[in-house]
Amino acid sequence: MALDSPLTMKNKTSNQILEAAATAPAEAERPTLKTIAFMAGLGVTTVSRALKDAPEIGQATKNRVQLIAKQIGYRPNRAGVRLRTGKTNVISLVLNAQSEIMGLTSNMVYGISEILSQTPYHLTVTPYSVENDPMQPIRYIVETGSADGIIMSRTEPNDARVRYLTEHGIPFATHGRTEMGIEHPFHDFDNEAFAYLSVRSLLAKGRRKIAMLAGPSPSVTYSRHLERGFSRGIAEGGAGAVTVSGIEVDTSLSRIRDRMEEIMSGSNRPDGIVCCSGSAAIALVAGIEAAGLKIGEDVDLVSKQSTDVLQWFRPQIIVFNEDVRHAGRELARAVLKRIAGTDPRELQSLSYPDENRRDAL
Amino acid sequence: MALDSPLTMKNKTSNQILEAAATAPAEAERPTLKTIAFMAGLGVTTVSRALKDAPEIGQATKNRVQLIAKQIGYRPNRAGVRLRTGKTNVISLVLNAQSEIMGLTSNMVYGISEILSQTPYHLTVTPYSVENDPMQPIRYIVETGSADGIIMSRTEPNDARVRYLTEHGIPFATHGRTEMGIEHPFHDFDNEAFAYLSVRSLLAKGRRKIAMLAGPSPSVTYSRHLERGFSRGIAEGGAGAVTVSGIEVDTSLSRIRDRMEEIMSGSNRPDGIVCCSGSAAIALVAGIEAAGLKIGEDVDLVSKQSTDVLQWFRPQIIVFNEDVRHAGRELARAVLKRIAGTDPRELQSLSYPDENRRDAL
DNA sequence: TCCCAAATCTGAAACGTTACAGGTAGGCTA
DNA sequence: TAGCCTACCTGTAACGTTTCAGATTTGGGA
Repeated sequence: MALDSPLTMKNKTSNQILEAAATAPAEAERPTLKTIAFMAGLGVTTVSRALKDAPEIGQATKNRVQLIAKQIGYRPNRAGVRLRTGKTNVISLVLNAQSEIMGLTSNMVYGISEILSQTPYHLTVTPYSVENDPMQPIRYIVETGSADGIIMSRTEPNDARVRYLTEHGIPFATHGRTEMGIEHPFHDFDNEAFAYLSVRSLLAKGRRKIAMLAGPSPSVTYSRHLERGFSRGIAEGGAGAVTVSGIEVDTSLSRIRDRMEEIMSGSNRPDGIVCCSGSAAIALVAGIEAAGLKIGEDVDLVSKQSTDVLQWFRPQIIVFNEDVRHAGRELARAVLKRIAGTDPRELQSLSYPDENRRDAL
Repeated sequence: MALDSPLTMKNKTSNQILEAAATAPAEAERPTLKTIAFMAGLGVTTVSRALKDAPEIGQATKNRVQLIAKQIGYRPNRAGVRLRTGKTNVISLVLNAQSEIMGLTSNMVYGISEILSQTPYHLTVTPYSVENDPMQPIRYIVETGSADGIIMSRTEPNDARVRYLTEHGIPFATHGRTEMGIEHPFHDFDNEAFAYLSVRSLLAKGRRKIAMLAGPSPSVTYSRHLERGFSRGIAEGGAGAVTVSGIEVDTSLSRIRDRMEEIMSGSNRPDGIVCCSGSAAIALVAGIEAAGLKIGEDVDLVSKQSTDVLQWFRPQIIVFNEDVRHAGRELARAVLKRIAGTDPRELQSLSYPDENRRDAL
């Protein structure tokens, strides 16, 4: 067998090509660079470069290689790429398994997938239970290098995960904002605007004693936004705020119902209520009605929702939509761009209740 | 430098070890087998085997290696394993992005994750839109070898995906059954029992003209199960079945509501209704009430639900719970065992309405 | 005629892992 | 003593990709 024998250029048999021939795809094996190299009579290196349009490869060769690749349905082996380059082509969605606000998770997943489906990226989901440290999945992903980017929610004003990821230079985007002087990609629903508009619409209905079901806990940023918008609305309107103690949006639905019944049977009961979650709203209504009151007459209720269930539930509820699917799309776009090197400050976006409302249809 | 010089056994410097020393972890690099090999003064091969308790490695060595590995927090590199063995350590959940029955997706995801979190497996989600061929994501996964196992839903009696995966020998588990003579792992909610029990509970309330909101389409298996259980209940009870035409469980909520209003305003209106989805039930109620009728008085409604919203919505609705999280756990366990080689027939399970009811609390 | 640069292409090495085919030492049997 | 078996460990190669450092050819300038 002539190794590197100086025949004419066209017939020369390089080692790489010989090698490719030796391991020629017996039948229906998944094609690799080697397969293409053999078919094209080129070296593996050349094929690799030709497929990514490298400038040092002749145009004719590129066309030829790309044609072959398309014809035989070549798909780069993810493990090979990942091992060599460290690039995983994976985005990880990290979320809290407990606090599932109706439809939030699924819509988020679908929104993200919509964007990723046009890229080589895959989506993995990494839930963590409440009893565990929220940092745990994050650390796992970073330490094992199992994703190129992370999307996470339930952001806190001073968020340990944001700090950790920033320090480690791992691209990420958060559903929700922070207040720690770190510029990072985020998408958020403007919950302050929502709470403010909610109060205003209650005022417009003549309600004067207004209450709000609090967000998950002051440690989650959007709870503060809600609070701020609520207070501003109350202050501007000169109305009275009634405090709802003992429950918040993450409390179990039955507890919310029971407590609400208590409150609405009490002497200082509110006549207008703001709620930031569709499922909690349903429990609130159950409590209100158990106290013998009627939505739209004795009390008005404004709620945010991410699926269109509330309209059917009680048409009297005033509803603002949060398009979580849209949020998923925004967040996916943001991480991808962050991975590509875009400045974080260009990857921060807000959704407003009104816009969403149109958007959602 | 002495290569393979015959010093004493204890001091011998093998090539692998020298090599490991050459690339010794500068600082805080992720440890690999090489790192451990260097620290233990062993070859990479030995370390690899020691970590998987191979019989040809001395017990003392195994202990030593495993101790080092634990101490320095060794995690096998997934890309390395995958490239070498073809094992991805990934389970892919393939689902339809459109027909989201309230909470189904998220609960499924959480259930699966619960099981996978105790294994090296990651979960990726691959949604497909209705306009696309359901086979497309399946083919993609198989062709690119991007998962070791697949979980999918919306199974059809004669399911092309089931056939394809079986032919290709790819482990999978389905949420729902097929009727094509292929034994494969599945988990299913017994919708026939549900429909049957639903009819019986309506009969027990004295209802005589009973209707059912159909499943997605006869092409999805569980629609047939519903139909079967429904017919059996009707026949046994000697009641009358009222046909609901024009809508099914996947129809948009507003269409369901409108059509329901029509039907309930008609002359031949049913006095008992069976519904297999929580969100559809809400739309049904909206339609019923728009026709001026009252649930629990003029009509009774039985519905399946996968989140506990309906009780709060109208306590009069008779509810059966489907624990989708449990289904997720079952399906995850099933694929894992299938991957391990368990006979498919041992990986088929059903959930019954009653059992679930207890289970769900 | 000779040399150089540009244009294309190439092989070897490496990423981390595992399978395969040894290798060596020590003890046992004949 | 030789031969063999067992217990334990080792190096090499390979999975598919990309990077690095050349090779080779061609054309042009001196």
